[in-house]
Amino acid sequence: MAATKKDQAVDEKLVQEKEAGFAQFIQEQGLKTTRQRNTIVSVFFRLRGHISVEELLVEVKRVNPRIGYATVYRTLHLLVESGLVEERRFGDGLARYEGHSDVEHHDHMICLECGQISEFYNPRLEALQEQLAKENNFKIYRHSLELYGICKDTVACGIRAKKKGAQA
Amino acid sequence: MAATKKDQAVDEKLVQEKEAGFAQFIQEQGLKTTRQRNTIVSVFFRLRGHISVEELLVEVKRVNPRIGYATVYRTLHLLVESGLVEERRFGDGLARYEGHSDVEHHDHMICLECGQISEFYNPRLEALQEQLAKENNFKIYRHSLELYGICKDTVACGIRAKKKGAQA
DNA sequence: TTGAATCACGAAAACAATTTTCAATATCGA
DNA sequence: TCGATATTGAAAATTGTTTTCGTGATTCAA
Repeated sequence: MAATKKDQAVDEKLVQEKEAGFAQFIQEQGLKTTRQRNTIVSVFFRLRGHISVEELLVEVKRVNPRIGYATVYRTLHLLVESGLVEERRFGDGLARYEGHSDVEHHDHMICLECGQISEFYNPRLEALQEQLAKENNFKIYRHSLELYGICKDTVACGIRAKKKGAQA
Repeated sequence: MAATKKDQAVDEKLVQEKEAGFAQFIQEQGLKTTRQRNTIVSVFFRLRGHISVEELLVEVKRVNPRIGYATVYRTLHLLVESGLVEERRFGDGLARYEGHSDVEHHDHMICLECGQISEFYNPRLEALQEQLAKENNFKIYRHSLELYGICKDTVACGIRAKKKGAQA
């Protein structure tokens, strides 16, 4: 199999754009630039995928072990407010944060066996939702669609590696 | 506008079917029939909509104030295990339980202004999801689709009644 | 029906994820 | 640089939910 997206490094240029975006947000809001926020944001945008607070904290502590989780939580909220990051919940009780997306909006497939979360996008699906909303005079602000099941990789592995990071 | 589903009483016959289903489940599992379980189940199936634990507890206490929330939680878990009830989460941090559905499966529209949760079903939407899963060699066990936005009733009211039961 | 074995109850404690408090520290504009 | 104010980190508080534990009910066999 070819290298998956997960294997690739995050585009440095994109990271710096995001960092600049956050700096701008901080300034616009009259907030202060701090070493901790810079560290957290910098580490976050260099990670791929759907990051939990715990995962982020571990990586952040490798750079600066004195940063506590309160600050990580607080900074993630700022990132969400800034619009640079999206918060998601996939039913395992913890929030996950997503800072990069190749497509503007996308939905998720969550493997119940291996915990893998992959993204997909389909314009027909989007259009259909819009149409249904319109029929009900409902104005969509956002939507979330998750498919829970078994991914191809797990099937290929014959359900080895049981429960490693799988969800309830 | 015609009376909405919410205004209607729950069909007594249907309630009794559900109660019987629960009784059967309890027996099959070798569990015990108790006054508290009967009360909780009976109250639950006579309610409409997407009930939170808190809401159910309030109603249950009107029948028997000595029933505690631990028992309500435990009984709801049994109801879910029995397959008679589905647990849902709409991102406001609390579980909601659904005991009646006119259609086997359905999705939800959640009004961010008034908190109203309505249901819809569209076969094309279902088919499209299946197709996308197939393209990705993904086997769907279940899925959830929620549209968050503003419902027609709220628009009609001109965004009065702000935040009453609305979500974050 | 009675009794033992077992299950279920309710209150309170425990939990996990997240938020808030508070005293000490860092930032930024004048 | 100074001072007003925002931010930090550790710990405590909160929230939704689960578990514990001693007491009380239910069941089924005798």
